[in-house]
Amino acid sequence: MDVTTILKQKNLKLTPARKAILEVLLHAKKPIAYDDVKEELAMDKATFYRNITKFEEEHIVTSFESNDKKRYFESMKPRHAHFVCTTCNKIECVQESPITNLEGRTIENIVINGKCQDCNVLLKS
Amino acid sequence: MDVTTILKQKNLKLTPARKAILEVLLHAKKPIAYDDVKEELAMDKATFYRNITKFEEEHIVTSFESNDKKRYFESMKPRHAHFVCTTCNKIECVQESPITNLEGRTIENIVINGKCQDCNVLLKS
DNA sequence: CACTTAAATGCAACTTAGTTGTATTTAAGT
DNA sequence: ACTTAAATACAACTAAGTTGCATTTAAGTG
Repeated sequence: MDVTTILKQKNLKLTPARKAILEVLLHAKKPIAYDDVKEELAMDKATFYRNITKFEEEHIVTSFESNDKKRYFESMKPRHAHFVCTTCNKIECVQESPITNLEGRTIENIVINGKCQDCNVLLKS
Repeated sequence: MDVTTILKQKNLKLTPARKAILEVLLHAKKPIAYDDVKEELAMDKATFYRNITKFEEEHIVTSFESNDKKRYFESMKPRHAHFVCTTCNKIECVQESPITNLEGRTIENIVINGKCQDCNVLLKS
């Protein structure tokens, strides 16, 4: 689905800023933070954050706070967890195990903090 | 185990600030942020953060970044996930399902973001 | 029990991701 | 083309956490 269709479906005005943000999000292989794409997008950060907040409200994207104190955004896709390395801050998408016993809660996303493969190897050597 | 024993085991100087922080952490039923305990502790925030960072290095506590942009700390205990409500920011301890396919990664903690029972009920009504 | 010293504390200044106020611009319906 | 509510850019602000540094203190030594 292309960005124009998505924005129209949600009754959002079709602005260059919105198209650019969505384009980047749809093609990203993993979650991105404002800092990762600010050069590419070349828009004011207020514009970025106000739009991406709206996208979240419309369930076009999800986000989570990572250990580097930045908020990471990802377009909605089949759910999977994110592994965040507490040493190098790398984010990896990993398969999510089914979770039982949620008792009325609904899940938006899962963040697993730990040491990634690379950092584990370095620790051992 | 009491705070004095823990600190001695880790070769950490036995200061009032450290004893106070550990005491609070050991008795907490769920993760706490500096903001939650600053009145009770009555110490400078630099002292709090420097000590709790040291506790993390010594594996006395773990921490994670929540959606309210605060860091939450918890004393080491049998591992369990934390459910963070993206509406009211409440944090609940939940049972953790075994996770497969981590391929050399090691887990430190798991954060599940979503809507808690209370906020789900409000959304539906 | 002083005495020493490396480590811990308190305070203030700083950093930085993200938010907010507001004047200006623009998408899109008429 | 005209209108107007919504979106943008810019600057000022917020707040959690960090850092530099002068002062204090835990705890080992003679």
